Amino acid sequence: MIDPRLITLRVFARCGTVGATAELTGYSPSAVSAQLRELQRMLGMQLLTKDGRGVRLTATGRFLVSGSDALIAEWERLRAAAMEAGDQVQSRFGLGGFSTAAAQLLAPLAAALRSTRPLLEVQVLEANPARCFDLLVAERIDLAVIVAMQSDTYVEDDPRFEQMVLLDDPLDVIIPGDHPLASRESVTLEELAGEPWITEAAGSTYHSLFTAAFTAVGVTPRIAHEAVEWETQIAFVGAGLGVGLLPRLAPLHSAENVVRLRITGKGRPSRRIVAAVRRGSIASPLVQESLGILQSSAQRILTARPEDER
Amino acid sequence: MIDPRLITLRVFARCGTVGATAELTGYSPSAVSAQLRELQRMLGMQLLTKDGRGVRLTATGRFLVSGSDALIAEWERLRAAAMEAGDQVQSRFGLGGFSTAAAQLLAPLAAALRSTRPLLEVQVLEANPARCFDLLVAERIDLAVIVAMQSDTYVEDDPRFEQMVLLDDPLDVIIPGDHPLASRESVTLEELAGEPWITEAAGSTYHSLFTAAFTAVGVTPRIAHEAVEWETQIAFVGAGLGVGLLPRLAPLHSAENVVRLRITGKGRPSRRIVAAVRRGSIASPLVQESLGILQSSAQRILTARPEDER
DNA sequence: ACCCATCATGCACCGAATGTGCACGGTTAT
DNA sequence: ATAACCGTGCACATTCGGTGCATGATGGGT
Repeated sequence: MIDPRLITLRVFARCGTVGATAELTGYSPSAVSAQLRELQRMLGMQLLTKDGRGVRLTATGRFLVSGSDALIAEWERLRAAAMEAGDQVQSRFGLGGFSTAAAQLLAPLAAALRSTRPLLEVQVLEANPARCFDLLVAERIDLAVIVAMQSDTYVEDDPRFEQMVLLDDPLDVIIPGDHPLASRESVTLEELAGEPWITEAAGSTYHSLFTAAFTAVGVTPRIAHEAVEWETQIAFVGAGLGVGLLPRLAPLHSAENVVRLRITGKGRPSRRIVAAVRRGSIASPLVQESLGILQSSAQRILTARPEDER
Repeated sequence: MIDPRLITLRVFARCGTVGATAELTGYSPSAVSAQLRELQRMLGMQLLTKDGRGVRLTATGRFLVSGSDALIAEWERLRAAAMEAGDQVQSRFGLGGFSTAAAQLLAPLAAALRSTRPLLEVQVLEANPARCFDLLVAERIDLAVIVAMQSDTYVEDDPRFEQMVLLDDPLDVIIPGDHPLASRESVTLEELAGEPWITEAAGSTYHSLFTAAFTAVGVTPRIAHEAVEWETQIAFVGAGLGVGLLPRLAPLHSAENVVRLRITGKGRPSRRIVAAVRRGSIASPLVQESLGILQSSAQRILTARPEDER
């Protein structure tokens, strides 16, 4: 409904380069360039300036982008209200999510939607949280299940999004089966302060979560190895290379020589899993139904846990 | 920026038939039909129902149309603000107006804009007030100078428009030169109650104004003849067929045997001339400049009048 | 009751808008 | 200096969207 060129401009405002905008929106770089040029022509505004080998938003461009938040939200609100009033649903629904954890919530959701609305075209995109927000802006997806972080990519009251907490997923410790603490039921982070830690690369989604967990208890861990996938990390731990943190929702499968321990003590790290939609679309019947399914999934996960860990 | 199909739907909501919508928007009926069908498909909503030999908005359709007022206004606001922030103006500007009176304000405006902004493409459309509002909705014009009436086509606080009073244009009486009262400087409507009146056809723009003038003083005039153009009405009066009301701004030219008299007494009928724009666009630099020009034109007209008639 | 006016819509056709892929020029980093 | 990167222009293809005409359906006029 809103001119797709404006959406493209908004995506550009997020990622800053034409190439990245093209990748996110699904267009070619030439198309993005042409769209932005056409947008400027039709509005009679100069929105971009050359900046080195790239382009940059002008003040007018930034103004337009930030002001368009309200416009987009207004449209989403209107569409949602009309959908509800007319008791109708759209034909396409894009879901985004990250990692195995989100998959545990997204997969049931997609399956449920597929059964209740057989003629609804559901598309699931796996992407990290930051990219999920990008995809929401680019209107490639309509709902994202992501891990909230206290980084700059996550702002509670962003005018572009509305968010809803689904559950807090505690982090466990995984240690080699032959580790002295392997027979324990739970440990504190302080007890593991001296261990060689395995985590993701700095700047990654979970690295900030990792450091946040330790700064909370005032310990500085020694990072020995880095792994991208959970599976790799688990394998490293099984090989006795060190210890690591693993979200409760991430399955250990049949990992050899790896033990999962609860963390006790004052530092009880967890990651917050939230659902995010474009602002205004929260009232849409499909979003409402999806949120309900997600919440019941989350509830089911929570009730399966011991009383004191909810 | 807003999908033109939604604009088309809004125009349809005003005039009710595909054909009229096509005429107003400048499309062919087939195009309007296709657009509305495509709009329903892309939104997944049923907006129209067959109704006899025509089509009618569904409840969802009406909801969407009324809700879209805020969306359109939001966009106009954003564009206006960005224009102002970036100190830039659009390339096209459509003006609408009615009758000779509005032309006296519109022509100077168009001329002034043409000189101050040489590369601005100014288009003037003559149309009656109701059609001017339609053209505003259809985005064919951006500013209209119309005669405010207490009919259903004019609502003070319509969510789609913003209006601004320019001036009140008093109505004069025109009578034949050989009429007993022709030597008077002013008359009251009561004095002319028994005369045969000449007016426009019932339902026309000025007929309601005409009747309103007489109901204000409690007189029911005898309507003897009907004329569409001022010129015709003046000629009728000159031929001694009756008397009529003529707005001050309508020139009498060199009409033979016709005298224009001021109206005094408690009923001092006048028509209110207002400028109208789409809601939100009032802050646009071009609109601001136009309103300034219109107001100074109005001021010039007012100062040319005797003190007691302003 | 018949006929015609009116209205919306489907279809064939056409043009313009908009996409892609590739090559090029300018800019920064190594 | 060279290579990598980024944006953009150009040729080309495709698709979207509009027109004009014919058709079907409905309701008012006589």
